[in-house]
Amino acid sequence: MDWSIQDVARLSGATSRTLRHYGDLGLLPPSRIGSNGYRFYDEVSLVRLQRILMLRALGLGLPAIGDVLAQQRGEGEALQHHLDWLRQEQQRLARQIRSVENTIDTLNGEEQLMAENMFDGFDHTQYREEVEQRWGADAYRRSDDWWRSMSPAEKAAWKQSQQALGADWQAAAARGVDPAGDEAQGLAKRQFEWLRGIPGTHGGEGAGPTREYFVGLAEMYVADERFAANYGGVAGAEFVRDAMVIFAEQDL
Amino acid sequence: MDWSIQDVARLSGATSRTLRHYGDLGLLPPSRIGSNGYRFYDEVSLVRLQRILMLRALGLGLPAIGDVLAQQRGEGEALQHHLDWLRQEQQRLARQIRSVENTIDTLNGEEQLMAENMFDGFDHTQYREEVEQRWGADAYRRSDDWWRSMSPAEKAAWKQSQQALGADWQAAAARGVDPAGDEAQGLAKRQFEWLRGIPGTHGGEGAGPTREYFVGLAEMYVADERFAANYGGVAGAEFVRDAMVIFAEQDL
DNA sequence: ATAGAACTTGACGCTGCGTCAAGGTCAAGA
DNA sequence: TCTTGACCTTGACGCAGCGTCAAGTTCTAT
Repeated sequence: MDWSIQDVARLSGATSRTLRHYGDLGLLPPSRIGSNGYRFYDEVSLVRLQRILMLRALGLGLPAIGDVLAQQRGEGEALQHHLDWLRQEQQRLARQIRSVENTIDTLNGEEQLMAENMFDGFDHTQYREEVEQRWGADAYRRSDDWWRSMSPAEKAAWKQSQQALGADWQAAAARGVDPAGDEAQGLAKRQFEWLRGIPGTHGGEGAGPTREYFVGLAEMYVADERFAANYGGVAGAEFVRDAMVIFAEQDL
Repeated sequence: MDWSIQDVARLSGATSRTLRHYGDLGLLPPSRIGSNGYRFYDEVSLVRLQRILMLRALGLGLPAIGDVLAQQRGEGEALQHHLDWLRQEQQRLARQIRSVENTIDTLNGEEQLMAENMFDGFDHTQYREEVEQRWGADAYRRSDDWWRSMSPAEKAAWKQSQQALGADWQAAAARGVDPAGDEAQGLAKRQFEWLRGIPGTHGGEGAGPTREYFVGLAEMYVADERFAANYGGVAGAEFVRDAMVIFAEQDL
């Protein structure tokens, strides 16, 4: 009892081309091949095809389906793995949607994004050239994309956490604490974690900034008075830099 | 003042291969080509590249980006269109995630999906063969996927709406109303709308069932006592069928 | 016998480049 | 001058999953 390729196509809803494709991949070999080269399928093939189509409908790739059918991987395991990937995709889409929405809003003039603060509480476009020169346009663009993808509330929260950190730095500097001491090193660690949240800081996928980047940034805080002002002037920035450099040497 | 392809690559974060690709597509032609064939880019090219990369980061396709840059389509319009598509994708992903989750749950035996009711409140797997014979396995599988993708709450709501409709049919049949009258035709319309919600009912993307399918289903209600029971026996099912056939002839 | 339906094996197309392959160009050093 | 090495070129395959011709063979019905 077997069926031709068209019969199977009609029964299953797949096209004959798809069936031949699966045959080529070894996913669904015909149960029999006539002397004329025609493909024929039996009940076992049909059941197998049902599973293939179901797994495909769930979004699994053909190689993954092959693994499952070959018992090389448990179905539950494969689906769980697939589910993780689906969730990541959804998050990515959600971020992109927010990013596009914000860009549209900006185009509509509803929000003057360029007047917002980002790097250390300044208009981050002020630093566009510096950032590009030092770390490449790619780094700048990644940060920019990241910033655009946030909601106003998220932006506000971010700025606040940044300002709190700056205030703590200033207070510590004013009390003259030891840059190598626990308190200053704790602040340096906070600074590191804060930077970790920004993409494009040369550490690749949440790894946080590299040692080089971190030290370079510390020097920039001193060299540039606009940054320095955020830490209570040059003296404060020097304190911040010293603590950051020590932290980088010890922990990065 | 121009830059070599590698210079631009470093500045922009794109690879030289990508730049050549954009050149081939006409998205970003070099501002100058040396006698040796080398590509060179000027400031204008760089600005253009920035826009390309930004739009790409937002997920636009290269042809769409080309349209925007060529002023053939407004940026806001293109982004809005893109946003719609992104949202659809997200919904699709959400459905697929639910579907995979439910399948995993089923595999884990936490839910005996096969014991659930679907078609007209019956275990829909009871009807698998009928459905496949009449409308093909594809139709069955699409309905099945759809049903699997729903949460328990959604399933409950669906079943309730279905049962309410069945009860109204029974009541109307019991009162002996005219199958061609407004009341029965209103019920037939509800039946149509209800079916529209189920994929795989031969209408293609929310178009609702075809006339043929609708009439065939009406006959099935009478022919099969399991369906008939849902409308108060054969007599009730005949009333339903008559009303549905009239509706199909007049409105489909 | 002959038309028409069904079947076969190729092979290109689509998206956005990554990744060799094979070879020319150019500035700097021995 | 010759060589090395960095940088440049065009060309073409690869990936995912088939859709879609194209050209030829076979089956089925008249």
